[in-house]
Amino acid sequence: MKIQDTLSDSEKELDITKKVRIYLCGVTVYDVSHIGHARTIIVFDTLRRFLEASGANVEFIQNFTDVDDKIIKKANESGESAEIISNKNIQSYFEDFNRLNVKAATEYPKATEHIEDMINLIQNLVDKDLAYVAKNGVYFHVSKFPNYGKLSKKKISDLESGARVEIDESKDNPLDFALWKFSNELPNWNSPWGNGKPGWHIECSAMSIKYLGEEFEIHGGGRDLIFPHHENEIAQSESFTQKPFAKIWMHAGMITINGEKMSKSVGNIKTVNNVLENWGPNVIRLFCLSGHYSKPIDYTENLLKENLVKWRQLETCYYELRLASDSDSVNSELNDFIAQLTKIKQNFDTALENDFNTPLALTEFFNMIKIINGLASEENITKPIATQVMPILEKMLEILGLNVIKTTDDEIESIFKLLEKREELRKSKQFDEADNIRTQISDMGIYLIDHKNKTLWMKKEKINSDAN
RNA sequence: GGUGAGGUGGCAGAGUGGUUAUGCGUGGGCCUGCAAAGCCUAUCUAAAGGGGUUCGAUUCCCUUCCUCACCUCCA
Repeated sequence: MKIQDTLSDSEKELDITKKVRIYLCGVTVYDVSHIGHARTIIVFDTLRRFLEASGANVEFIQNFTDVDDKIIKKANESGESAEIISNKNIQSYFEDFNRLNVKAATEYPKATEHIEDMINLIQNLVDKDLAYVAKNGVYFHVSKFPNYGKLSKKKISDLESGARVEIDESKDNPLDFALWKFSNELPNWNSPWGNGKPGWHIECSAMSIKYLGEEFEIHGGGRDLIFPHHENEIAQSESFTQKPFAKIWMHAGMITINGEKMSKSVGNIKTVNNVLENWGPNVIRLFCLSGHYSKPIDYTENLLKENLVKWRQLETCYYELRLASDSDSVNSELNDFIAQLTKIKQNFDTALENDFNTPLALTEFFNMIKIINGLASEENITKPIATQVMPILEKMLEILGLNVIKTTDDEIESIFKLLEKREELRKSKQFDEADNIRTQISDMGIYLIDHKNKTLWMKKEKINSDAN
């Protein structure tokens, strides 16, 4: 497949017959995750699912930054240790993202568990005279790295003239960034240069190299990490290995609210937990994939609602196939129909292979749903059709990470009894009684669709924001 | 100020040098005991403004305007 690479500003071919190693910059665990984090993580989770469905062997590493000034500040305010705060947020991370049906990464390395690796890396840079020890810490010599700024397309001279660079007299150059910061405050670690803690960027260099090797296929994260985080990672890593670092730099766009980036500091965040409560995991996944990954998505109730409607259509489709009539009669147009759906699946794959165009892929996907539901409304979904179509649909659901609510055998049994009773009542035109049963069934989370000759039942996901 | 990405119909959102995706919404109809879902049909006749290249531009080039992001922690 082809993926747009931020570094070369061009589409790069990804060979899926070889191992695909992905490093995703995860979250800093100073607080719970918001929907902006979820967008990036869902994009990469879906990419990973697509690659695996295409036969690739994927190794997926996602870090937790658990040493950070905001965590320390919280620790000082609350009296709890930084470690406890980090662990709490890591726990809620897993609660949130398990609910979002995000597959587990191969490893979730934590910064605090890789201090030695970072120190080794820094030592190497100091030995090469690419880093130096100053009053407040160990810094990287930006001027000694050729093409510093190549990822973010920034020039050192432009950065220097920018008024926003913090001036620290002890540094050789204001742009030099910290590899190690001296500190006696907890948490801190011993190092050859003095007690302290690592700079932010060094963890990702150390951990990506440790788990994936000196060169790997994809390094991902949000667009806001391009500078300085990923820029600095490149400088450190390539200075250390003397090799090109990641082959493809892939960046996800921001979630905005009223066109403004969602972030804790602006104070316009929607937490994952909160949005899950209102909309559930499937609608959120569809929402996050409804725009191209590289572009921003504006968070609005309307857009969520739109995806809720689509989700309901999908649930209907799934149950129509599952409860296909037992008739073995083979529709003469069966082959044409299957060919049509197979073509759609191909278009779906092609869209994803072309820089992971999820909005286009979803268009194809819902095109398929529409066709199946159309056939279903005419009661033309027979077992032979369902048997062939269901695997295609399930494969797409797996790639998209969507989960239709399933029913238990017990539920099915009691539903059948109630349905039979309702059918009798309807036939004898005792509609009030029949409607009572429908209500009773809907209390079980089961919804009915009366076709001409049969009643479709389906278990719908309970979604609080659903008006019904 | 610098750098980058954009500005597509009521909204969302792709592709494309010429046959003007798709979805949502909205109107009407069909189906239904009712409902829901679905179907049919219609609707909006879209490309920020101005130049240019071209037989022809939403798509290429220039320019103006606007928006967002990054330049500080950030997914």
